[in-house]
Amino acid sequence: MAKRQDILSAAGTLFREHGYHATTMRGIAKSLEMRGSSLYAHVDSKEAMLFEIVTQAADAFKAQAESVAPSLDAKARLEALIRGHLAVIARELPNATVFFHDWRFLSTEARRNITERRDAYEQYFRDVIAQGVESGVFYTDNAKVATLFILSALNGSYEWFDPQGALSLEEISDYYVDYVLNALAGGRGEKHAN
Amino acid sequence: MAKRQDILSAAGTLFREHGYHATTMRGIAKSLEMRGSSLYAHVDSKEAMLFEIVTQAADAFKAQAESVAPSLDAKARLEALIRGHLAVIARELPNATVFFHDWRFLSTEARRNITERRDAYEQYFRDVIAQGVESGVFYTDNAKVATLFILSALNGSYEWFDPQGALSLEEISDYYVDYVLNALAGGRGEKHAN
DNA sequence: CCTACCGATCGGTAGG
DNA sequence: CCTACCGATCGGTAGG
Repeated sequence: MAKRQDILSAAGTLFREHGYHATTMRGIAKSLEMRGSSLYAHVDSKEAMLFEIVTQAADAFKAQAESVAPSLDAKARLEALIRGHLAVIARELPNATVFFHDWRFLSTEARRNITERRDAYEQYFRDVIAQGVESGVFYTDNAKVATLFILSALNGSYEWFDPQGALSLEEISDYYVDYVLNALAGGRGEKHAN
Repeated sequence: MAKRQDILSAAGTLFREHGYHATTMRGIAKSLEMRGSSLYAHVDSKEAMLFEIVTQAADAFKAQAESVAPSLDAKARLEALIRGHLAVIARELPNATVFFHDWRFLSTEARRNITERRDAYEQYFRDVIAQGVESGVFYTDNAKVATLFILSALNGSYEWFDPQGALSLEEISDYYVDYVLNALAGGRGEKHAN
């Protein structure tokens, strides 16, 4: 239904701007020239909207990770994951922002659902890092920490990425792929404490 | 005054857990076995508390950056900035979390004050990266993007750092210093698109 | 999709 | 630091 997506889209935009709790049902309705009570013909509750928005973002991240060919070598796979991840953030800026920022305001069950999906997504990164370590192109003894480092670096982009900005998505992706692949290339190796 | 800091500390903990808007003055008071109205003998308003908490975090980041000797070479300076930054996050976990998460709920003037301080802090990183590029130990043609990449990666740690966790602050710092210095070491250089 | 409305709760003040 | 209280606003429902 068009209207339903319109409402979720308006909610996503406002959740992104003001946060979930500072956004009111009346505010969402007003941005669509409706009354607050009319929203309830399309959505069950404010929290149901949050869950749906966060789920849409999780779906997008999952779809991009699944689209990366497993037959590629570790570097190419990681590069594709990085580009895909940044592309999802850029394309779904409101939903992705809400996904990162407000997932913790979900009720217990919904929150567990989302954290499970996030963990499954992180596993794609851990796997490709482990693959690269095994094939000798990456150097790290802790794929989990490396994944947190990488995903944190990528996720930060939702705070400052600007579609109208000086740097295009592709330019940013070029830089980030470079930094991440270098980070794991571990030129000197002996640097790390043991 | 002890009581005043107690209130700000309790507020910081609750802001961190539930976010600024979902935290109530009565909730803060309750965690101190007081009534909501009693808080106003010590603080002016809820937003004044947010500003003070965010300012305390900004002060801590600034102090650590200033404590790094400018006479060091670029790698040593960047390493010190990374370790100091992670140490502040670990030591001021509630305040730092609120700093990252809820600064945008400040009023216009207060928000500008904080973004200015954040920009000044980022300048420390841009400067040391530029220094390293000039002295030939770092390879990047965009110190600003590199800074955003690095600070995003470091800042993400507030989401998962656990003082009781398997990895100590020092172990995490070792990994992160390694990743960041490698990222900028740019082993192959030709990787980057032009 | 609207008007009318509800109970709950919010940040904050008065006055001691 | 408390009791008592205020106007405003919230998410949501009734009933059309």
